[in-house]
Amino acid sequence: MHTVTIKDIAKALNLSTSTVSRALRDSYEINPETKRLVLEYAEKLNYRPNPIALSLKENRSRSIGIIVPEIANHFFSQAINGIEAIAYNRGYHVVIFQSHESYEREVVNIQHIVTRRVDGLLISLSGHTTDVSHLKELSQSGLPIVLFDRITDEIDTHKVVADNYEGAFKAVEHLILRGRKRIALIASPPWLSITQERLAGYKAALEKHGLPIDESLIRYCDFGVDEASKTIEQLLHFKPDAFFIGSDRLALGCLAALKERKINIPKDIALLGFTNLSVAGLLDPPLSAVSQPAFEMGHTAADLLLDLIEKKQRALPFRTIRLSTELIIRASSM
Amino acid sequence: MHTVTIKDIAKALNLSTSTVSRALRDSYEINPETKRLVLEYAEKLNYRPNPIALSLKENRSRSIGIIVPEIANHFFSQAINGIEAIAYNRGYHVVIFQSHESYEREVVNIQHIVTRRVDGLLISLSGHTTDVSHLKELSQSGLPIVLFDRITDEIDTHKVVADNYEGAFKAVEHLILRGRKRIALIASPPWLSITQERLAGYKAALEKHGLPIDESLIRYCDFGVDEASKTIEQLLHFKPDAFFIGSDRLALGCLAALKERKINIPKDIALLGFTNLSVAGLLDPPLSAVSQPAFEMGHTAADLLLDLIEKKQRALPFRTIRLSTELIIRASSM
DNA sequence: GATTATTCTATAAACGGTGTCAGTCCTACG
DNA sequence: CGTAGGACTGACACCGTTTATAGAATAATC
Repeated sequence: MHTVTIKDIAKALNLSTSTVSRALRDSYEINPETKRLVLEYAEKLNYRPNPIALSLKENRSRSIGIIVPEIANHFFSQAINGIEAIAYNRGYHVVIFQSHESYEREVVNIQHIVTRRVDGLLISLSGHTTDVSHLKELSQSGLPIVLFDRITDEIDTHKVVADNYEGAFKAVEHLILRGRKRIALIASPPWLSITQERLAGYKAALEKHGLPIDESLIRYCDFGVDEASKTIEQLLHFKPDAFFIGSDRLALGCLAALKERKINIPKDIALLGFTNLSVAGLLDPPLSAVSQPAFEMGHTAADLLLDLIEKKQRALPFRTIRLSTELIIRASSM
Repeated sequence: MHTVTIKDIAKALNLSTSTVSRALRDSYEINPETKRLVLEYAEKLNYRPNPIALSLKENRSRSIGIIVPEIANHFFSQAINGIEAIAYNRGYHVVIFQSHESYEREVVNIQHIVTRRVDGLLISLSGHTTDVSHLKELSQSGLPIVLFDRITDEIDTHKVVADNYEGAFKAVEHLILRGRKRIALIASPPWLSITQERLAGYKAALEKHGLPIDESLIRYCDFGVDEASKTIEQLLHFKPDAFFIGSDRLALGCLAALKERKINIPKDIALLGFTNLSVAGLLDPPLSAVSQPAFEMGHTAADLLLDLIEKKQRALPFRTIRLSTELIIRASSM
């Protein structure tokens, strides 16, 4: 597959490559007639500049990397849509990596990112990442990075998150107002930022309404298939009357586990998830949920990253942007 | 962010770049002692060859493009997982594009693909693609392409599909055996290969069991939000007792529309979808479905594409691989 | 001691573009 | 008529790497 180069055009028209190059970029120093010739011929041959040659010259790839735990997760696929919309608009390509919630794969992804020489990185940490030195190094070496969703304090850069505290607070308060007294929290691993923020919101709501904080009702749960079921088994001994599930993926596992045990939702136990599942309303029972502005988060994060890459702002202080969540009440928590 | 180049190493060790290059690739003509020096120093500086320079030299990018209608669709995200697994194993990166079911965006994606100079392309056609000349041109210009899922006859290359005929046949036969007599088909747009194959399976099952084919029970449906609802409204006039929904995305829309109208599933109307939704079993009612081996399809398609790129097989005839589907029976069709 | 292998390293071209610099004309002005 | 300046174009270096080829130094052979 021979592709047309600037040389082909130059040879055919008996010009030098630099003249052709300048003609194509409409430089003022080129004779209009020459320009016309070059442009016509380029059009005819369907010439496209080789981005790889450009990248080599300009030392940048015009592509950004994204690392997310899983694209088969509605929150992340929506966030990616938001990122893409901005990136393509601003002339960047997007290379997607999945950590599959594994620290090791995240590290491997980072290495790929480095060798691929992307111009910047958007990342939401994997569920098993406790050590972020791989990211820190990268950041210190000068690669623009924006963290979103699952962030860390240890890296000084722009961050975009949902207001997890507010989301959890609203959710738990809603459960309390519906008369629930023993509200269990099933959360993602404790070291994740989202876990800590949602836990804080949960506790604050209980406190505000004078309910005790019972540590035995708070569980952290890994992402395995039967993790949710095991956790619920344990929790049931403590007679909860509501579950607030502070993780996207666990919500379905809990729903399945409760149905398996023939527990009536919401009569015996109310259920409320932190999830962006589009089918939440079609489940049995329809699942109440805190929904995050995933698209907007991706959107915002990408914009910040590209500004960083293009140095639109010199040495501006790094910002952490917190976007509001929405509480959608359905039958499972009534 | 200065990155270490072969030049830096050469300068530091007082060698030429070619010696360094050869030492790094362990060439026989380099003094073992020199090699050791170079390798040690490269290791110390964490040298990584610049893939962009390599791409320019070798005229290939070691990346493949994927165009799918939507990543927020379980079938496609699973297929992408299958593709990635193979691609990364064989040293390729993956650049994902979404057509969002739009012909225009598909064409734009193709242009990006061309300028990006990927080494090959995996594509499942958008729901509005009737003209495939943009792909044909690309194929004829020599770019290796493998089609999967939504394919077309007009392009001569490898293809990977689910056995849509068999899937539809099994599904409709199941409905018939459960006593359904007026089975409606809600299908994706008629020009798509998957639509045609599923339609054929549907008709064959009816014929086998001596049921008439009633054209008024066959509807094609676009991907808009309220399309499913409108289609169902029309169909209800013809008193169907079952819906076979031959499209991933429409299944949920139909379920929602039926519930809205307080139609009892499966008592009044049975429901069976062609979908890979992981939550199908948690819906109300649990949704029977034909499930496709999405991961395996991606896997197979990627393998074929990389063989094509690496010319493992010269001028072998192109193959169309058809993978079996699985009928999962749940409450919605009992 | 001269010639020939052998072993190692350097020079240079190439991949496809961009940008700097140095011309070569031609025109116009003093 | 000399020259300054404008208009236009070409030669060349460079980005980071590989590789063909040339060259130098040493060792082995007659």
